[in-house]
Amino acid sequence: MAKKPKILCVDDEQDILDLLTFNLEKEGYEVCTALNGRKGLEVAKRELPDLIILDVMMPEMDGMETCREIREIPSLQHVVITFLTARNEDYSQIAGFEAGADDFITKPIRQRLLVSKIKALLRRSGPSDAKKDMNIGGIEIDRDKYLVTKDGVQIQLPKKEFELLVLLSSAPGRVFTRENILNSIWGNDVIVGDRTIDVHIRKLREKLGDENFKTIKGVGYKFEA
Amino acid sequence: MAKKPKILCVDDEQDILDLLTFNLEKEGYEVCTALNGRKGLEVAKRELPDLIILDVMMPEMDGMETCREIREIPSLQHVVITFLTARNEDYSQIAGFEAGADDFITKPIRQRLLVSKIKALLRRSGPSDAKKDMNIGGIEIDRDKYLVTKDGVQIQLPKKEFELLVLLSSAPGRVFTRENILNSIWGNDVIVGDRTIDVHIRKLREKLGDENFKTIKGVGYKFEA
DNA sequence: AAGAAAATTTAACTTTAGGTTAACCTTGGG
DNA sequence: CCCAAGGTTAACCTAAAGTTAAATTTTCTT
Repeated sequence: MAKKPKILCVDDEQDILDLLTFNLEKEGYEVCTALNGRKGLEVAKRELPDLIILDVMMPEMDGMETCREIREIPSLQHVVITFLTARNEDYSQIAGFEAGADDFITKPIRQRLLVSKIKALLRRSGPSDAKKDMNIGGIEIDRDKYLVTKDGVQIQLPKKEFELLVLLSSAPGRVFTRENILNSIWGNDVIVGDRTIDVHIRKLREKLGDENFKTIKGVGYKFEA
Repeated sequence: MAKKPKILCVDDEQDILDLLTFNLEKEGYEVCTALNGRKGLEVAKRELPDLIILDVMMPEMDGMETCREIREIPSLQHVVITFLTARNEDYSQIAGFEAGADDFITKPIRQRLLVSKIKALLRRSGPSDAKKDMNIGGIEIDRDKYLVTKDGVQIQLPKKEFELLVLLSSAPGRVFTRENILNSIWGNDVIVGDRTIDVHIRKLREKLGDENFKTIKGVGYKFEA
């Protein structure tokens, strides 16, 4: 079974967060929350969610602003973002799309609609980039075939190694912290020893060439050609 | 003579279904119907039609949603789908194409136009992939005759095994998850034990050669030469 | 409609790949 | 020259897949 999609909800009203969390978890999504834009940004960076629900009206840093900032962050460039707005403020939608939103959900929240919208958005975005094959410096990654080709030679990687490779190569050059990696591949809750990642990195280096996987001591790892 | 193309019509109004059925059968198509999206999905999985006509407006699960779900199913990835819409709702066409539609038919239905559109659509797509026989690494699959030939020797496979083979061979090299396989062959709702798939895979390996069916542990199976 | 045959699913058990850990080793920045 | 972060290795453990055979369901036959 595919990994649970992770959804980040950002709203200043705890009630709304509870409502969203309840409905989304019921559908089998992993949910995290934040009470304002700034915190939302932090959590987003750490958790790398698949979708973000942002309330437009928030103190301190509103949804629009948060959205713009999220779009600035390379690893979050392609996250699906939907705004939460009051039904009548549809004027804001124009600005919203400009800020980088993908969709809008109107309050009051109709639960069924919420869930089906989220499903549709994840489906639309998920498969679209899943199909795209990576090809960086002689290393070709075919996610459909679960296959890596290095200099024309096919290599069959075990699941975790493959997932790790896919993650790192999703943003070549970008450093992923251990926390990032753990959250993305294992999930928030699972706890594995610190050396586990190292071992997988080692295997990747062994199979795909040392030079492509760089260690940034005290920070994390990155993949590059 | 080539096999009759099969068309699935999904609409919540029996009148419309009757009209479609009458016109299409008159043209020599095999027609099946369903009264809502969910049932449509079921029938589609079972019948593997060549073309699906979906009403956009339906209770429970609308056309868009149904369409998206159909596109999720590997064995239906390339089915031609056309929507039925009221003439004026052309805004929905954008969403429709996004959901994976190939064409639109507007209500009220002009019978002549309907038939010629269907013909055109089937001509365009039908002959190309619908009944083309697979032939991968000495294994030939004739979906019409329900027959498999390995190295010139004909092998009679039982239904489930054949379906599994057809599914896996529909995209050689691509990994199908257990979920994929269950959804395509058994259906979302049916629950069968975990070992069932293994047993069928085993039979296929036994009959067609171990080397062609690869296990990706924790992910799924793939077929390759 | 009963019985046989075939196909499918389940259940119980074994095997194994691959994931994790633990213990120890290296290294580079302060 | 420390020592904490990371590297390496191999042993261990486990979830997932393989294997059988028996139970069940479906389909055919008479």
